[in-house]
Amino acid sequence: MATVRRKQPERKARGDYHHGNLRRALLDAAVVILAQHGTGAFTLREAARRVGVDHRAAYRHFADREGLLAVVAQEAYEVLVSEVKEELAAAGPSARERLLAIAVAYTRFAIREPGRYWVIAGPYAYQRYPETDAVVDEAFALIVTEVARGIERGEVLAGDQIELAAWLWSAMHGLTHLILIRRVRVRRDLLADFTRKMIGRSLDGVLRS
Amino acid sequence: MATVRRKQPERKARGDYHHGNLRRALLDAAVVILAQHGTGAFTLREAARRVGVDHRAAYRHFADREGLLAVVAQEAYEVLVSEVKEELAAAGPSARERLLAIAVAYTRFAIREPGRYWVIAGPYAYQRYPETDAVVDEAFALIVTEVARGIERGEVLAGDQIELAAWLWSAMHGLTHLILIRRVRVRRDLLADFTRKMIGRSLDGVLRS
DNA sequence: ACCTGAACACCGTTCAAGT
DNA sequence: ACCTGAACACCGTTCAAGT
Repeated sequence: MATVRRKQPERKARGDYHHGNLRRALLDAAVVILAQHGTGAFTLREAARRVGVDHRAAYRHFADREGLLAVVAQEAYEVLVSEVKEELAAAGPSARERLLAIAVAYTRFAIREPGRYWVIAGPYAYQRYPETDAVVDEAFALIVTEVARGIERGEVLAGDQIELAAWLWSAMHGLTHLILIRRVRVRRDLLADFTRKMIGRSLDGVLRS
Repeated sequence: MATVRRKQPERKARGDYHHGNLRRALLDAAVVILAQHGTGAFTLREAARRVGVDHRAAYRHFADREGLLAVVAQEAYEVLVSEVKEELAAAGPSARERLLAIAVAYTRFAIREPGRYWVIAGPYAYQRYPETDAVVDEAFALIVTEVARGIERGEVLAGDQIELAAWLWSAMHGLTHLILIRRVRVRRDLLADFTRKMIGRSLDGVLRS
Protein backbone atom coordinates (compact mmCIF):
# COMPACT_ATOMS: atom_id res chain seq x y z
CA MET A 1 0.00 0.00 0.00
CA ALA A 2 2.25 2.82 -1.11
CA THR A 3 -0.43 5.06 -2.58
CA VAL A 4 -0.88 6.97 0.63
CA ARG A 5 -4.45 8.22 0.80
CA ARG A 6 -3.42 11.16 3.00
CA LYS A 7 -6.45 12.48 4.82
CA GLN A 8 -4.38 14.11 7.53
CA PRO A 9 -5.47 17.53 8.84
CA GLU A 10 -3.37 19.05 6.01
CA ARG A 11 -1.84 21.31 8.73
CA LYS A 12 -2.88 24.49 7.02
CA ALA A 13 -5.04 26.82 9.02
CA ARG A 14 -4.46 30.55 9.26
CA GLY A 15 -4.03 32.65 6.14
CA ASP A 16 -2.32 29.68 4.66
CA TYR A 17 0.52 30.27 2.35
CA HIS A 18 2.22 26.93 2.33
CA HIS A 19 0.78 23.92 0.66
CA GLY A 20 1.02 21.20 3.29
CA ASN A 21 2.44 18.33 1.38
CA LEU A 22 3.42 19.53 -2.02
CA ARG A 23 5.79 16.66 -2.63
CA ARG A 24 3.06 14.08 -2.13
CA ALA A 25 0.58 16.11 -4.18
CA LEU A 26 2.98 16.42 -7.12
CA LEU A 27 3.74 12.71 -7.11
CA ASP A 28 0.04 11.85 -7.10
CA ALA A 29 -0.62 14.31 -9.91
CA ALA A 30 2.22 12.79 -11.91
CA VAL A 31 0.73 9.31 -11.65
CA VAL A 32 -2.63 10.60 -12.86
CA ILE A 33 -1.06 12.37 -15.84
CA LEU A 34 1.08 9.35 -16.73
CA ALA A 35 -1.91 7.02 -16.60
CA GLN A 36 -4.02 9.30 -18.76
CA HIS A 37 -1.53 10.45 -21.34
CA GLY A 38 1.55 8.24 -21.21
CA THR A 39 5.12 8.89 -20.21
CA GLY A 40 5.94 11.38 -22.92
CA ALA A 41 3.13 13.74 -22.02
CA PHE A 42 4.23 14.30 -18.45
CA THR A 43 5.42 17.80 -17.72
CA LEU A 44 6.39 19.45 -14.47
CA ARG A 45 4.26 22.45 -15.35
CA GLU A 46 1.15 20.36 -15.88
CA ALA A 47 1.64 18.58 -12.54
CA ALA A 48 2.08 21.91 -10.76
CA ARG A 49 -0.96 23.31 -12.52
CA ARG A 50 -3.14 20.47 -11.29
CA VAL A 51 -1.91 20.92 -7.76
CA GLY A 52 -2.46 24.67 -7.98
CA VAL A 53 1.06 25.95 -7.39
CA ASP A 54 3.62 27.66 -9.52
CA HIS A 55 5.69 25.11 -11.41
CA ARG A 56 8.81 26.52 -9.81
CA ALA A 57 7.71 25.13 -6.44
CA ALA A 58 8.48 21.60 -7.61
CA TYR A 59 12.19 22.36 -7.40
CA ARG A 60 11.94 22.54 -3.63
CA HIS A 61 11.20 18.82 -3.59
CA PHE A 62 12.87 17.38 -6.67
CA ALA A 63 16.16 18.15 -8.36
CA ASP A 64 14.48 18.22 -11.74
CA ARG A 65 11.90 16.51 -13.91
CA GLU A 66 13.87 13.27 -14.02
CA GLY A 67 14.22 13.28 -10.25
CA LEU A 68 10.46 13.40 -9.83
CA LEU A 69 9.99 10.53 -12.28
CA ALA A 70 12.60 8.52 -10.39
CA VAL A 71 10.50 8.84 -7.23
CA VAL A 72 7.38 7.84 -9.17
CA ALA A 73 9.30 4.78 -10.36
CA GLN A 74 10.45 4.03 -6.84
CA GLU A 75 6.92 4.11 -5.45
CA ALA A 76 5.64 2.07 -8.37
CA TYR A 77 8.18 -0.64 -7.61
CA GLU A 78 7.19 -0.52 -3.94
CA VAL A 79 3.55 -1.15 -4.81
CA LEU A 80 4.53 -3.91 -7.21
CA VAL A 81 6.75 -5.59 -4.64
CA SER A 82 4.03 -5.52 -1.99
CA GLU A 83 1.49 -7.01 -4.37
CA VAL A 84 3.89 -9.75 -5.45
CA LYS A 85 4.45 -10.58 -1.79
CA GLU A 86 0.72 -10.82 -1.18
CA GLU A 87 0.28 -13.13 -4.14
CA LEU A 88 3.17 -15.28 -2.95
CA ALA A 89 1.70 -15.50 0.54
CA ALA A 90 -1.45 -16.98 -0.97
CA ALA A 91 0.40 -19.40 -3.25
CA GLY A 92 1.24 -23.03 -2.55
CA PRO A 93 4.77 -24.40 -2.20
CA SER A 94 5.44 -25.74 -5.70
CA ALA A 95 7.90 -23.78 -7.83
CA ARG A 96 5.46 -23.68 -10.72
CA GLU A 97 2.73 -22.19 -8.57
CA ARG A 98 5.01 -19.62 -6.95
CA LEU A 99 6.64 -18.43 -10.15
CA LEU A 100 3.23 -18.10 -11.79
CA ALA A 101 2.01 -16.15 -8.75
CA ILE A 102 4.75 -13.59 -9.36
CA ALA A 103 3.78 -13.31 -13.01
CA VAL A 104 0.10 -12.88 -12.20
CA ALA A 105 0.83 -10.06 -9.75
CA TYR A 106 3.12 -8.45 -12.33
CA THR A 107 0.66 -8.33 -15.22
CA ARG A 108 -2.22 -7.35 -12.95
CA PHE A 109 -0.25 -4.37 -11.66
CA ALA A 110 0.82 -3.28 -15.14
CA ILE A 111 -2.65 -3.46 -16.66
CA ARG A 112 -4.28 -1.73 -13.69
CA GLU A 113 -1.67 1.06 -13.60
CA PRO A 114 -0.15 1.47 -17.04
CA GLY A 115 1.18 4.93 -16.17
CA ARG A 116 3.25 3.58 -13.34
CA TYR A 117 4.22 0.57 -15.38
CA TRP A 118 5.60 2.57 -18.31
CA VAL A 119 7.77 4.51 -15.91
CA ILE A 120 9.28 1.42 -14.33
CA ALA A 121 9.55 -0.39 -17.65
CA GLY A 122 10.78 2.55 -19.69
CA PRO A 123 14.21 2.86 -21.25
CA TYR A 124 15.55 4.35 -18.04
CA ALA A 125 18.40 3.15 -15.91
CA TYR A 126 17.97 4.41 -12.36
CA GLN A 127 21.54 3.88 -11.23
CA ARG A 128 21.76 7.60 -10.53
CA TYR A 129 18.92 7.29 -8.02
CA PRO A 130 20.05 4.98 -5.19
CA GLU A 131 16.63 4.60 -3.57
CA THR A 132 14.94 3.72 -6.83
CA ASP A 133 17.77 1.39 -7.72
CA ALA A 134 17.44 -0.33 -4.34
CA VAL A 135 13.77 -1.16 -4.76
CA VAL A 136 14.42 -2.43 -8.29
CA ASP A 137 16.94 -4.77 -6.73
CA GLU A 138 14.43 -5.81 -4.10
CA ALA A 139 11.90 -6.66 -6.79
CA PHE A 140 14.47 -8.71 -8.64
CA ALA A 141 15.60 -10.41 -5.43
CA LEU A 142 12.04 -11.69 -4.91
CA ILE A 143 12.29 -13.60 -8.18
CA VAL A 144 15.78 -14.87 -7.43
CA THR A 145 14.61 -16.20 -4.08
CA GLU A 146 11.77 -18.18 -5.59
CA VAL A 147 13.97 -19.53 -8.37
CA ALA A 148 16.56 -20.63 -5.80
CA ARG A 149 13.86 -22.32 -3.74
CA GLY A 150 12.65 -24.13 -6.84
CA ILE A 151 16.15 -25.38 -7.59
CA GLU A 152 16.54 -26.58 -4.00
CA ARG A 153 13.24 -28.44 -4.23
CA GLY A 154 14.49 -30.06 -7.40
CA GLU A 155 11.62 -28.56 -9.39
CA VAL A 156 13.62 -26.04 -11.38
CA LEU A 157 16.55 -27.08 -13.56
CA ALA A 158 19.92 -26.48 -11.94
CA GLY A 159 21.59 -23.36 -13.31
CA ASP A 160 22.62 -19.82 -12.52
CA GLN A 161 19.88 -18.39 -10.25
CA ILE A 162 20.41 -14.86 -11.41
CA GLU A 163 20.24 -15.83 -15.04
CA LEU A 164 17.11 -17.91 -14.52
CA ALA A 165 15.49 -15.05 -12.63
CA ALA A 166 16.39 -12.63 -15.43
CA TRP A 167 14.91 -15.08 -17.85
CA LEU A 168 11.59 -15.16 -15.96
CA TRP A 169 11.56 -11.39 -15.60
CA SER A 170 12.08 -10.91 -19.30
CA ALA A 171 9.26 -13.35 -20.06
CA MET A 172 6.87 -11.42 -17.80
CA HIS A 173 7.94 -8.07 -19.15
CA GLY A 174 7.63 -9.11 -22.77
CA LEU A 175 4.15 -10.47 -22.22
CA THR A 176 3.05 -7.36 -20.37
CA HIS A 177 4.35 -5.11 -23.11
CA LEU A 178 2.49 -7.00 -25.80
CA ILE A 179 -0.74 -6.68 -23.83
CA LEU A 180 -0.27 -2.97 -23.17
CA ILE A 181 0.38 -2.06 -26.80
CA ARG A 182 -2.70 -4.15 -27.61
CA ARG A 183 -0.94 -6.56 -29.93
CA VAL A 184 -2.51 -9.20 -27.73
CA ARG A 185 -5.96 -8.56 -26.35
CA VAL A 186 -7.12 -10.05 -23.09
CA ARG A 187 -10.28 -9.46 -21.16
CA ARG A 188 -9.40 -8.14 -17.77
CA ASP A 189 -11.19 -10.92 -15.91
CA LEU A 190 -9.21 -13.49 -17.90
CA LEU A 191 -5.85 -11.79 -17.40
CA ALA A 192 -4.68 -14.08 -14.59
CA ASP A 193 -5.56 -17.22 -16.54
CA PHE A 194 -3.92 -15.91 -19.68
CA THR A 195 -0.78 -14.99 -17.78
CA ARG A 196 -0.62 -18.46 -16.26
CA LYS A 197 -1.00 -20.00 -19.69
CA MET A 198 1.67 -17.91 -21.41
CA ILE A 199 4.25 -17.92 -18.63
CA GLY A 200 3.43 -21.55 -17.97
CA ARG A 201 4.55 -22.22 -21.52
CA SER A 202 7.90 -20.65 -20.81
CA LEU A 203 8.27 -22.74 -17.69
CA ASP A 204 7.24 -25.97 -19.41
CA GLY A 205 8.69 -25.33 -22.86
CA VAL A 206 6.92 -25.58 -26.19
CA LEU A 207 9.09 -28.09 -28.02
CA ARG A 208 8.20 -31.74 -28.22
CA SER A 209 10.69 -34.56 -27.64
CA MET B 1 19.44 -2.68 -46.25
CA ALA B 2 17.05 0.17 -45.70
CA THR B 3 19.58 2.76 -44.57
CA VAL B 4 19.98 4.17 -48.03
CA ARG B 5 23.43 5.66 -48.39
CA ARG B 6 22.26 8.14 -51.01
CA LYS B 7 25.19 9.32 -53.05
CA GLN B 8 23.05 10.40 -55.96
CA PRO B 9 23.96 13.62 -57.81
CA GLU B 10 21.72 15.43 -55.29
CA ARG B 11 20.13 17.16 -58.32
CA LYS B 12 20.98 20.64 -57.07
CA ALA B 13 23.06 22.74 -59.42
CA ARG B 14 22.32 26.39 -60.18
CA GLY B 15 21.75 28.87 -57.38
CA ASP B 16 20.18 26.03 -55.53
CA TYR B 17 17.30 26.74 -53.33
CA HIS B 18 15.78 23.34 -52.83
CA HIS B 19 17.35 20.64 -50.75
CA GLY B 20 17.21 17.57 -52.95
CA ASN B 21 15.91 14.92 -50.65
CA LEU B 22 14.88 16.56 -47.46
CA ARG B 23 12.61 13.71 -46.45
CA ARG B 24 15.46 11.20 -46.56
CA ALA B 25 17.85 13.59 -44.83
CA LEU B 26 15.42 14.24 -41.97
CA LEU B 27 14.81 10.53 -41.44
CA ASP B 28 18.54 9.81 -41.33
CA ALA B 29 19.12 12.67 -38.91
CA ALA B 30 16.33 11.36 -36.71
CA VAL B 31 17.94 7.92 -36.46
CA VAL B 32 21.25 9.48 -35.46
CA ILE B 33 19.60 11.59 -32.76
CA LEU B 34 17.59 8.66 -31.45
CA ALA B 35 20.67 6.44 -31.26
CA GLN B 36 22.69 9.09 -29.46
CA HIS B 37 20.17 10.51 -27.06
CA GLY B 38 17.18 8.20 -26.82
CA THR B 39 13.58 8.55 -27.90
CA GLY B 40 12.64 11.35 -25.56
CA ALA B 41 15.38 13.66 -26.83
CA PHE B 42 14.26 13.68 -30.43
CA THR B 43 12.94 17.01 -31.65
CA LEU B 44 11.91 18.15 -35.08
CA ARG B 45 13.93 21.31 -34.66
CA GLU B 46 17.12 19.43 -33.86
CA ALA B 47 16.68 17.18 -36.88
CA ALA B 48 16.11 20.20 -39.13
CA ARG B 49 19.11 21.95 -37.60
CA ARG B 50 21.39 19.04 -38.44
CA VAL B 51 20.14 18.95 -41.98
CA GLY B 52 20.54 22.70 -42.29
CA VAL B 53 16.99 23.74 -43.05
CA ASP B 54 14.36 25.66 -41.19
CA HIS B 55 12.39 23.31 -38.95
CA ARG B 56 9.22 24.37 -40.69
CA ALA B 57 10.38 22.57 -43.83
CA ALA B 58 9.74 19.20 -42.18
CA TYR B 59 6.00 19.78 -42.48
CA ARG B 60 6.25 19.45 -46.25
CA HIS B 61 7.12 15.79 -45.75
CA PHE B 62 5.51 14.74 -42.50
CA ALA B 63 2.21 15.63 -40.92
CA ASP B 64 3.88 16.23 -37.59
CA ARG B 65 6.52 14.95 -35.22
CA GLU B 66 4.66 11.69 -34.62
CA GLY B 67 4.31 11.14 -38.35
CA LEU B 68 8.07 11.34 -38.80
CA LEU B 69 8.63 8.88 -35.97
CA ALA B 70 6.11 6.52 -37.54
CA VAL B 71 8.20 6.45 -40.71
CA VAL B 72 11.35 5.86 -38.66
CA ALA B 73 9.54 2.94 -37.04
CA GLN B 74 8.44 1.66 -40.42
CA GLU B 75 11.96 1.66 -41.82
CA ALA B 76 13.30 0.10 -38.62
CA TYR B 77 10.86 -2.77 -39.00
CA GLU B 78 11.86 -3.14 -42.64
CA VAL B 79 15.52 -3.52 -41.68
CA LEU B 80 14.62 -5.93 -38.91
CA VAL B 81 12.48 -8.03 -41.23
CA SER B 82 15.20 -8.25 -43.87
CA GLU B 83 17.79 -9.31 -41.30
CA VAL B 84 15.47 -11.94 -39.84
CA LYS B 85 14.94 -13.29 -43.34
CA GLU B 86 18.70 -13.48 -43.92
CA GLU B 87 19.21 -15.33 -40.67
CA LEU B 88 16.39 -17.73 -41.53
CA ALA B 89 17.89 -18.38 -44.96
CA ALA B 90 21.08 -19.53 -43.27
CA ALA B 91 19.31 -21.67 -40.66
CA GLY B 92 18.58 -25.39 -40.84
CA PRO B 93 15.11 -26.90 -41.01
CA SER B 94 14.48 -27.78 -37.36
CA ALA B 95 11.96 -25.62 -35.51
CA ARG B 96 14.37 -25.04 -32.67
CA GLU B 97 17.05 -23.77 -35.00
CA ARG B 98 14.69 -21.54 -36.96
CA LEU B 99 13.02 -19.96 -33.95
CA LEU B 100 16.41 -19.29 -32.39
CA ALA B 101 17.57 -17.74 -35.68
CA ILE B 102 14.73 -15.22 -35.42
CA ALA B 103 15.68 -14.40 -31.86
CA VAL B 104 19.35 -13.96 -32.73
CA ALA B 105 18.52 -11.52 -35.53
CA TYR B 106 16.18 -9.65 -33.21
CA THR B 107 18.61 -9.05 -30.36
CA ARG B 108 21.46 -8.28 -32.76
CA PHE B 109 19.40 -5.60 -34.46
CA ALA B 110 18.28 -4.07 -31.15
CA ILE B 111 21.76 -3.91 -29.63
CA ARG B 112 23.32 -2.54 -32.82
CA GLU B 113 20.63 0.10 -33.31
CA PRO B 114 19.07 0.94 -29.95
CA GLY B 115 17.64 4.19 -31.29
CA ARG B 116 15.63 2.40 -33.90
CA TYR B 117 14.75 -0.34 -31.48
CA TRP B 118 13.29 2.01 -28.84
CA VAL B 119 11.07 3.49 -31.49
CA ILE B 120 9.68 0.17 -32.62
CA ALA B 121 9.46 -1.17 -29.07
CA GLY B 122 8.10 1.97 -27.47
CA PRO B 123 4.65 2.36 -25.97
CA TYR B 124 3.28 3.35 -29.34
CA ALA B 125 0.48 1.79 -31.30
CA TYR B 126 0.88 2.54 -34.99
CA GLN B 127 -2.67 1.74 -36.02
CA ARG B 128 -3.01 5.31 -37.24
CA TYR B 129 -0.15 4.75 -39.70
CA PRO B 130 -1.18 2.03 -42.16
CA GLU B 131 2.24 1.54 -43.73
CA THR B 132 3.94 1.19 -40.38
CA ASP B 133 1.18 -1.08 -39.16
CA ALA B 134 1.59 -3.25 -42.25
CA VAL B 135 5.29 -3.89 -41.72
CA VAL B 136 4.67 -4.66 -38.05
CA ASP B 137 2.24 -7.29 -39.26
CA GLU B 138 4.81 -8.59 -41.71
CA ALA B 139 7.35 -8.97 -38.92
CA PHE B 140 4.85 -10.82 -36.81
CA ALA B 141 3.79 -13.00 -39.73
CA LEU B 142 7.38 -14.22 -40.07
CA ILE B 143 7.20 -15.64 -36.58
CA VAL B 144 3.76 -17.13 -37.13
CA THR B 145 4.99 -18.88 -40.28
CA GLU B 146 7.89 -20.52 -38.50
CA VAL B 147 5.73 -21.55 -35.55
CA ALA B 148 3.19 -23.09 -37.95
CA ARG B 149 5.95 -24.96 -39.76
CA GLY B 150 7.21 -26.27 -36.42
CA ILE B 151 3.76 -27.53 -35.50
CA GLU B 152 3.43 -29.25 -38.89
CA ARG B 153 6.77 -30.93 -38.42
CA GLY B 154 5.58 -32.14 -35.03
CA GLU B 155 8.39 -30.26 -33.30
CA VAL B 156 6.30 -27.57 -31.67
CA LEU B 157 3.41 -28.41 -29.37
CA ALA B 158 0.03 -28.15 -31.04
CA GLY B 159 -1.75 -24.93 -30.13
CA ASP B 160 -2.91 -21.57 -31.38
CA GLN B 161 -0.23 -20.39 -33.85
CA ILE B 162 -0.87 -16.74 -33.16
CA GLU B 163 -0.67 -17.20 -29.45
CA LEU B 164 2.52 -19.21 -29.69
CA ALA B 165 4.04 -16.58 -31.96
CA ALA B 166 3.06 -13.83 -29.52
CA TRP B 167 4.61 -15.88 -26.79
CA LEU B 168 7.94 -16.09 -28.66
CA TRP B 169 7.84 -12.42 -29.56
CA SER B 170 7.29 -11.46 -25.95
CA ALA B 171 10.19 -13.65 -24.87
CA MET B 172 12.52 -11.97 -27.39
CA HIS B 173 11.32 -8.51 -26.51
CA GLY B 174 11.66 -9.03 -22.76
CA LEU B 175 15.19 -10.32 -23.13
CA THR B 176 16.19 -7.45 -25.40
CA HIS B 177 14.78 -4.89 -23.01
CA LEU B 178 16.71 -6.32 -20.07
CA ILE B 179 19.94 -6.17 -22.06
CA LEU B 180 19.34 -2.61 -23.25
CA ILE B 181 18.65 -1.21 -19.77
CA ARG B 182 21.80 -3.08 -18.69
CA ARG B 183 20.11 -5.22 -16.07
CA VAL B 184 21.78 -8.07 -17.88
CA ARG B 185 25.22 -7.49 -19.36
CA VAL B 186 26.43 -9.40 -22.37
CA ARG B 187 29.58 -8.95 -24.37
CA ARG B 188 28.69 -8.15 -27.92
CA ASP B 189 30.56 -11.09 -29.36
CA LEU B 190 28.67 -13.42 -27.02
CA LEU B 191 25.25 -11.95 -27.75
CA ALA B 192 24.16 -14.64 -30.21
CA ASP B 193 25.15 -17.44 -27.83
CA PHE B 194 23.46 -15.76 -24.91
CA THR B 195 20.29 -15.22 -26.91
CA ARG B 196 20.26 -18.88 -27.91
CA LYS B 197 20.69 -19.93 -24.32
CA MET B 198 17.95 -17.70 -22.91
CA ILE B 199 15.37 -18.20 -25.64
CA GLY B 200 16.32 -21.86 -25.80
CA ARG B 201 15.22 -22.07 -22.19
CA SER B 202 11.81 -20.73 -23.10
CA LEU B 203 11.54 -23.26 -25.90
CA ASP B 204 12.67 -26.18 -23.76
CA GLY B 205 11.20 -25.13 -20.42
CA VAL B 206 12.95 -24.86 -17.08
CA LEU B 207 10.86 -27.17 -14.93
CA ARG B 208 11.88 -30.74 -14.19
CA SER B 209 9.46 -33.66 -14.14
C1' DA C 1 6.78 22.57 -55.36
C1' DC C 2 9.67 23.77 -51.77
C1' DC C 3 11.31 26.72 -48.20
C1' DT C 4 11.25 30.54 -44.49
C1' DG C 5 10.02 34.81 -41.05
C1' DA C 6 7.31 35.91 -37.56
C1' DA C 7 4.26 34.48 -34.13
C1' DC C 8 1.74 31.54 -30.61
C1' DA C 9 1.34 28.70 -26.78
C1' DC C 10 3.95 25.61 -24.72
C1' DC C 11 8.44 23.37 -22.19
C1' DG C 12 12.50 22.91 -18.14
C1' DT C 13 15.43 25.59 -15.45
C1' DT C 14 17.62 29.62 -13.09
C1' DC C 15 17.88 34.14 -10.39
C1' DA C 16 16.39 37.31 -7.36
C1' DA C 17 12.92 38.39 -4.36
C1' DG C 18 8.86 37.91 -1.33
C1' DT C 19 6.46 35.84 3.42
C1' DA D 1 11.24 26.91 4.96
C1' DC D 2 8.32 27.47 1.24
C1' DC D 3 6.59 29.82 -2.71
C1' DT D 4 6.52 33.07 -6.92
C1' DG D 5 7.58 36.86 -10.95
C1' DA D 6 10.29 37.58 -14.53
C1' DA D 7 13.41 35.80 -17.72
C1' DC D 8 16.06 32.48 -20.80
C1' DA D 9 16.59 29.16 -24.19
C1' DC D 10 14.10 25.75 -25.79
C1' DC D 11 9.72 23.02 -27.98
C1' DG D 12 5.68 21.84 -31.93
C1' DT D 13 2.65 23.99 -34.94
C1' DT D 14 0.30 27.56 -37.84
C1' DC D 15 -0.15 31.62 -41.18
C1' DA D 16 1.21 34.39 -44.61
C1' DA D 17 4.65 35.17 -47.74
C1' DG D 18 8.68 34.44 -50.69
C1' DT D 19 11.18 31.81 -55.12
